[in-house]
Amino acid sequence: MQSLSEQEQIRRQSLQSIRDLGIDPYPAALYPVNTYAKDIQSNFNQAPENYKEVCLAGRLMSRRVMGKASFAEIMDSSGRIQIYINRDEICPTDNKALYNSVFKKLLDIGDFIGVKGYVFITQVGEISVHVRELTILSKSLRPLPIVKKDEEGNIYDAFNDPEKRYRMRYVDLVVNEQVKDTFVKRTKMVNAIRNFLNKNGALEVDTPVLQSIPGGAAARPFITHHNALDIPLYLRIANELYLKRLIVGGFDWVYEFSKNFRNEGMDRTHNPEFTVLEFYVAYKDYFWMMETTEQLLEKVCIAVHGKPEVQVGDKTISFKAPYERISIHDAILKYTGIDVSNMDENQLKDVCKKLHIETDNSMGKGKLIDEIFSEKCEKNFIHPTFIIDYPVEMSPLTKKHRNKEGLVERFELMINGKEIANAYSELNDPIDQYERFIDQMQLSEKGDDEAMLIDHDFLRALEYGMPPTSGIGFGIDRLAMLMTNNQSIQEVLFFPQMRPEK
RNA sequence: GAUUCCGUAGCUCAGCCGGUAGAGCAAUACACUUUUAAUGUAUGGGUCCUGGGUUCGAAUCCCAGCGGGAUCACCA
Repeated sequence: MQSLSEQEQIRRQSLQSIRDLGIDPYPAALYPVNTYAKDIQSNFNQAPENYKEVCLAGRLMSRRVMGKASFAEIMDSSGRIQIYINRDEICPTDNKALYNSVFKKLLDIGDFIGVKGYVFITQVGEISVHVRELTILSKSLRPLPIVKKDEEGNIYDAFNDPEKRYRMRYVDLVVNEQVKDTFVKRTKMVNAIRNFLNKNGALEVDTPVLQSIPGGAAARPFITHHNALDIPLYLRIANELYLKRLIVGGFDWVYEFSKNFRNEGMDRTHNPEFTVLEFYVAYKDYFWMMETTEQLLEKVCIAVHGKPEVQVGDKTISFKAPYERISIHDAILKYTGIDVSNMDENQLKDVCKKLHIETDNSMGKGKLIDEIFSEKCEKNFIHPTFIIDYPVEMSPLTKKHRNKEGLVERFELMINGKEIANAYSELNDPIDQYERFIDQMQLSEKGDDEAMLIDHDFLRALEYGMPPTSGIGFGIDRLAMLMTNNQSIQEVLFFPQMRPEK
């Protein structure tokens, strides 16, 4: 055990002193909370008669002692409220230990306390709780970083070291109000999505995280080993192929919030584990999916922000449907002036050279077009825009375009220059699917280590017949970043991956 | 993985022309019955990320390592 700092030692001594006074610093009994700080703050003025006997609990966040009377602040899950404590009221007998020793000395900032009393307004006009009874609910043994704000809103002693904040998210949440807000918004967003899907008849399902063939996406998987079966297993990189099996099985609309795992780089938009919402709907195509996506996102934005707009950095992004649609070829034409629609691989490589985009031999036609798009176009799409009709080579699970040779029925939704969703008319022709897997194998042999593996069971499922289906995947973390105006994925994950502490 | 910046008290930071560590808040003690980040007075608190090197002497200069941020590469 590490040696304790002075402040930690003092808190441990205080803990013992509390016990010595016969007070349990970690009582077991239920504490009958009947109101919250925010409730009092927002409703006391309208209905003061409802706040004559309040009981609330939370952390002690500040303390201003003035002899026999003190003001302090208590913070619960809803916010903060000031409390007023008078020695002779909480210590009606001659024994003044609860005030003089416990409250003034043995309690520390961060301790959980419960108070019973009534609400009143101080001479300076602050709604406060006049305490009649004070109870220790849990002692805190480590000093909490105290973040303070002055009248102009200047922040002092911010707890803002990203490493400490992420490693000790519990502390971050206690002291940084806006962090809590981010995660509440994230949950509102997820709930809004779930409500939308459930209301429309979708069925939420669970599919395997441990897979023997990691399919449905192009990515490097985490590998693990199952002892009893003595086989390698992979943490899923996507759940797509399983959800499609369920469509084969006869469900019309299934969805899953899928925690996916990819053994790749980490940065401010990538965490090794991340959440994707995928859903698959029978008898639909990608046009239908675009309309559904617009409706969904407009509703989600309203659920989180009360309006279909969101402020992201210095931009206001509107989620109001409908969204613009542009083909990937037209997007490239628009931002580079080059028409790539009829080019072969060598011509595309020349284009890349001209645009100063690096290429290598493993890149096929689809990958080259994708590179040009990512380099030159992607960043320009700030408002939600559907990029449609991708080359067949980079979409091995997508149905061929109904009337455009060499393309597939696929769209990606770009917002604020980033891909937020990816959707297609799903490939349900098992023979075509088999050939696409074979193409992937050839890419793999060319050196593309992310090319997909053949999944024979999935092919078998398709052979039994899958109805025409449209599917989509949403990057939930990235959507959360947009909806909460955060630039880093670590800000929208409670516990982002970090190197272990030594 | 590459480049770059950073790592000093519980928190935020100063000190970095090398001379053995400082402020504010937090803590401790005393005083004070209505205060608003911030009452007054006093006090304590640091393997200056780790390990080497240069030097009479290193928080400071050099090298290596560890951890983190940012940018880039890969990817969602």
